[in-house]
Amino acid sequence: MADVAARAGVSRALVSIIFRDQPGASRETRERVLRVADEIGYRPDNAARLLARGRSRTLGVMFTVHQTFHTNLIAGIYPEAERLGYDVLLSAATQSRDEAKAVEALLSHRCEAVILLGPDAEPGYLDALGRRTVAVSVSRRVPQAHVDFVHSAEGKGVRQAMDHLVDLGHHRIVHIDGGQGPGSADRRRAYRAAMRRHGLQAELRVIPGDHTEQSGIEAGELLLGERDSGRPLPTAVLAGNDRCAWGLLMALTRAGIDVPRDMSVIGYDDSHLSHLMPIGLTTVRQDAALMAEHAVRFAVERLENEGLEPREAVVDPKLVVRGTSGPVPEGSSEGSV
Amino acid sequence: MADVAARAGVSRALVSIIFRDQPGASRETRERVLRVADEIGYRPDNAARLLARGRSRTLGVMFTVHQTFHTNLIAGIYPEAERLGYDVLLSAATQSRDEAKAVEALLSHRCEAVILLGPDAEPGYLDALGRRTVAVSVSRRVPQAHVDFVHSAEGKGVRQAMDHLVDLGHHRIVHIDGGQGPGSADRRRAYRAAMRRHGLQAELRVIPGDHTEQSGIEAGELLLGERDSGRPLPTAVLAGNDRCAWGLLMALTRAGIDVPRDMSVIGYDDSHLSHLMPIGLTTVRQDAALMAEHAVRFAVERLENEGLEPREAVVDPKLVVRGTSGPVPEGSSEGSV
DNA sequence: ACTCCGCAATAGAGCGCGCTAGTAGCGCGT
DNA sequence: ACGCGCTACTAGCGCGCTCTATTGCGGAGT
Repeated sequence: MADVAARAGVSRALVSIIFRDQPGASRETRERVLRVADEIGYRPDNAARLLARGRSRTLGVMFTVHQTFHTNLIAGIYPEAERLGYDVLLSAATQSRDEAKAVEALLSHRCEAVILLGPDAEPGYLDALGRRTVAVSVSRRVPQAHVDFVHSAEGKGVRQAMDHLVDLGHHRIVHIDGGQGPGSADRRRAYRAAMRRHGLQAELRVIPGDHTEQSGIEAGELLLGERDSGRPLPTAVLAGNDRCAWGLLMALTRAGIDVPRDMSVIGYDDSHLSHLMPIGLTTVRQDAALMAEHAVRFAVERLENEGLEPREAVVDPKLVVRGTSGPVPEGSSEGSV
Repeated sequence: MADVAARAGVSRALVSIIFRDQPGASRETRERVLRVADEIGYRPDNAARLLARGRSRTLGVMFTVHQTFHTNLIAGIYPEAERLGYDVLLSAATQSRDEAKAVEALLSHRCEAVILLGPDAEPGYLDALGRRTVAVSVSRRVPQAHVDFVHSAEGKGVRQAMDHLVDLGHHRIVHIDGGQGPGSADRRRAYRAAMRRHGLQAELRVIPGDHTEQSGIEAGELLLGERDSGRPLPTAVLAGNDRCAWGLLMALTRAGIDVPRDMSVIGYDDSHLSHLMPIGLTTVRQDAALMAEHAVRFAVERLENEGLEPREAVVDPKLVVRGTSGPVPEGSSEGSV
């Protein structure tokens, strides 16, 4: 910076002003300085900037590799952060690198706030983190922790999916749940409520699972095994998320079960794979862009208004009907054991 | 830091020494200072650290959202970087955020080197970047650019896959290529060479595609359409990568083509989805962990030895035979048009 | 008693910036 | 002539840390 100043025949302060796009420099000087800077390849040093400014205007995002929905969120976080004048740094949790480590990396790089995508850490940790810094949890509700919370209205999404299935004549509707996964508890609850509301409590069944393809495959194999020993297949399955639905579809396809003729399957997330399937996956779309937007805003607003308490945003999901849901198979609506 | 020093009754310099784990402080003082720091919640500020040290010991990683193989690489980068004492910062390229922007973000946060996962930017840009800083390209070869290069031996992988297919009796083997995608040119070339080597140049056929599920679906539909107008289906397809293979499988499944009975399909990458399929995907495994390790080492070694020139590492891939490849369908080995 | 040595601890410069307080110069009205 | 407000620019401190050089000090060697 000193070099640029010298070369352009101005003071360092003026160069600083120009690079911050602040008023206080004439048009010509501005152009000259920028030209000189370009010539000698000068680019302002963020670290020094942050240090001097006292604020970093940087948001940290913790995500989990392999969770496809997270990538949708990340894609949505960037533009909103940029709009508000914030930088974004990413840190991944992997098998060998737990969430706490990923978060520490962000914090030590001066992120003023952290956005946690589907955090899996224990409530105590999240609460402590939320008191040490501004934190936002996306998808996972942790009522007792001092963090903002953004999620989609799981209940509404599940209800739409269930209404859709019942409209199509389905009664024997099974839910593969997401175990400890974000949102799973709400989805499970909403499934139960919907079954009861439709007078189907007798058919209510939750198969434990998680948010992976593997769990869909296992649930599928479980159901197929039961069929072989006489128990009828459900006519419809509400999966814990899209990945799980994928796995289930794989298992069914392999066994020659035609979806949606023999069975309907509904996912959750509308990850980018859903519409690529030959018969697109009927799923509940979580508006990732909108969720990302809320998360960024919450973080920024709390950074810029000291006293603000953590808030909660609920984004309405929307059932996207594609090819994996259809009318109930003939003759199987009334428990054709 | 000054607070800690005051409370512990020592100078700031000593606190600094202690937090850097350097010799020059007695055992007792060390413990006392650490205790005090813990009490008032002090944690060293990385930005200031980097600034003062002149070196950040931070590697930047640019990746593309939705490219599943990248997540495997990321998972491998972390441990190796940690082992060598480096921090890692991630920056994603998305639809609305091009690679240059992602890289700028890393650089302005003082990353000393950038690791580019499957970069898609033009050679001129990469070369300029490689001269401005230490850069490593993973998967994409850009001979004219001043960057390290890590890739798997595409030729060997393709050759193994082709030999496998030919061993199974296949002649009519089609390749869906990866367009401009990383490694595609090499894979295409190796496919052509293998066909010739096996005396199958008459059957040689490359269908243009890219590294997405969509391109697999489209290629599948193309082949199915041709079948309907009399042209026989290939007995085997070598896809550009796993995502493409997925798409193809979807299209085939939908049309009632049984894999591997009617057609064999081989992917490339061994992304984490491949083994989850009902009949696992036969694919060429790129050793992501090893590639990540090389990338990190290259970057670090060039950072720590000024004069070093960019190098190239070739990691041997390995054919993983799963369920999507099988013997050639009866009666179709000799071009049964 | 003297130096020499090694260890614990410190003083203070400086990393590359941002920012506050200020100055110089100019046209304006009175 | 004076002060006033405005633009264009500058001096210099300080952000939180690292690092080199230096000091104080107790014990071993002569």
